[in-house]
Amino acid sequence: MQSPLELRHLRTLLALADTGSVSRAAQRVSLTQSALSHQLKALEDHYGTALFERKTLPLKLTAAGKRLISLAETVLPAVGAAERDLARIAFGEAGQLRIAVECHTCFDWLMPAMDCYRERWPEVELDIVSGFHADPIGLLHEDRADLAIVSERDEAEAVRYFPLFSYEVVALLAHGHPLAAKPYLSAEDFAAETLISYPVPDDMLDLIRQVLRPAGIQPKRRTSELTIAILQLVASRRGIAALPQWAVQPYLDRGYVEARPITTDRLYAQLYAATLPTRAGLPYVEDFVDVMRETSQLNLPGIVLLAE
Amino acid sequence: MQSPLELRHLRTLLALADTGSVSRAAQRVSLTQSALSHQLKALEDHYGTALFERKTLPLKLTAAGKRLISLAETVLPAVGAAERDLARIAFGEAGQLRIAVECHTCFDWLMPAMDCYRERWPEVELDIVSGFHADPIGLLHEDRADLAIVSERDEAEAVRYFPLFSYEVVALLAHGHPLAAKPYLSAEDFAAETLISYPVPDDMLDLIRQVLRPAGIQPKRRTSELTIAILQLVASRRGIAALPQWAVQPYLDRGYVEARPITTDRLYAQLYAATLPTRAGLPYVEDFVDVMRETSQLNLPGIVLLAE
DNA sequence: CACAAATATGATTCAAACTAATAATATTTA
DNA sequence: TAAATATTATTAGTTTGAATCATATTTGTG
Repeated sequence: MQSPLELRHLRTLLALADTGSVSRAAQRVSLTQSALSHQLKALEDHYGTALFERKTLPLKLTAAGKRLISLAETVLPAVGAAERDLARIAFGEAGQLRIAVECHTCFDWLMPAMDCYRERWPEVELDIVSGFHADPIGLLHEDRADLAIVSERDEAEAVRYFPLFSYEVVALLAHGHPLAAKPYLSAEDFAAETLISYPVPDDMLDLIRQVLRPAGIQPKRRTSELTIAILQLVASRRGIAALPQWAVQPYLDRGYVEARPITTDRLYAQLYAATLPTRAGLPYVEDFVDVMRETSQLNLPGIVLLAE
Repeated sequence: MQSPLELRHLRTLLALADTGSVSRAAQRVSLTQSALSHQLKALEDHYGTALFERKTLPLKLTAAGKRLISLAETVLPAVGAAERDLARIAFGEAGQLRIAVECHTCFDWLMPAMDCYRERWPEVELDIVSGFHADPIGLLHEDRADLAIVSERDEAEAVRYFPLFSYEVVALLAHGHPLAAKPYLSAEDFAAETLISYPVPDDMLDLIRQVLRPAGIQPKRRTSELTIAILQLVASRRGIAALPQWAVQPYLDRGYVEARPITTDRLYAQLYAATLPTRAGLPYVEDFVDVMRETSQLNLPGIVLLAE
């Protein structure tokens, strides 16, 4: 009842303002909804004033709440910067960070993340290992990469996985395509179609790995390097595709093609960052994971951050 | 052992840098030395680096420690400002603060405090109730003052006391004065002397209240309004005086007069701020108390902040 | 070298902060 | 309009970790 303001409260408030709800803010800061409800009530008691109106969704901050948010917005970045400096002081200068990527769409969010990261760690040498690799984890062991972005955890591998986020993969159809009449597509629906995808092995397509192979279905394949080219092929009825919903949302909004969920349960893909255990503890590596999560959350609509 | 940085840590570090020792920092933040030792060790473990060297006194901050201090110096004032804004929002705009003073030397530290306070609470009307009053607490009850600076707590009064600080009162003698041969002065030493003081009732002189009256001694009195004038009289052998050690330190340094402790136990005076209970909870009142304590601590050598 | 001052350590205590379960309230959907 | 779904508040119980006390160790000083 008499406890003073702490950084934890500011983090909570920022999450609250970002998410617009106590429950989602709780997820964001890895606490229960109840914990935040208590924490916020204690804060309001402490200052003798309400910080936000709960009746509305998204909730509205009061003047007092806004003032604390503005405090949080100046204080928390300053704290973050100081902590990175401390990490530099404690661990000595930072090394290199070579990133191996197996998915084409990853570039869409990886670039903004790298831009943000370069500002924080200017002395870290940031590279993308060129080309696409069937086995990115192998590159870690060969010391040709320091961090790999993968879509499956292989617990047999001696690497440390950092969860990134999850997103839905949707099927893309031309307007008036017969399958567009269905509310969702099942594995069988793909059997007679041409699947248009990036030029990668079967293993690396979530649709094939999670849906088609288990059902024993092997559709014809046609490939293209570029998302826009794939969409163009779909629109001109050369086949159907399956892509991240966040990657195609702008095209859907403009009515370029149509989207349908895949299976009744929908198809979700996950992304993880993998590093050798020896590098997993390095502050500049951990911070890159944080940056990837933050920038993606900010830029990609509809994604859900994965919990540890 | 994995606890993140909190404002409490920054407050501790700032106290540490200010005082130059763990024990004194502990006093400053009202905790035990042990608590701070634990707290600092936890911080150092968390960042994996030492924050200061303990071997030396005053202790020396490491680069990491300095970085955190600089963080604290930007963050804590911002937090303070935000909290005052919240208080304004919660309690509405602030009123007036009329201060009644009974001691002459109080002005020396009150003026800097008021200057500092005016910046923080520009909308509070700040006044000193003119003249000196035998009964400042009475002014509170008559609603002619909102806050009184007093040197004794009268528990019978229905007021709330805020402890300020304690300081030593020393006897002042001309060079070569016979009493200067003694290591300290006792009550009897004053019997044959002329006591030079401010023109206030006996009650309000700590020397008389605490030492001379209990011993039944009533020396001749001679008065002056100004500290420098009192010192001049002492130096020219018109009598002896008793003044706060912090008020005369500069004159002692220059060898203008000599100082001796009063009684074997030395003579200490305390100061308190008194308000009506109704006003004691107002943020702008409580903050004035904080400012008085802070600025005094900063400006007056040798004082000790009183604990609640 | 011994002593005082300052800091570190370990055991214990206790309150703050969290979780879980559930109730109350609002919002959306049928 | 009712049922289903989300969201927040409340109550009670548990955990955790920060502070204290007591004591040991270290460091500076006469």
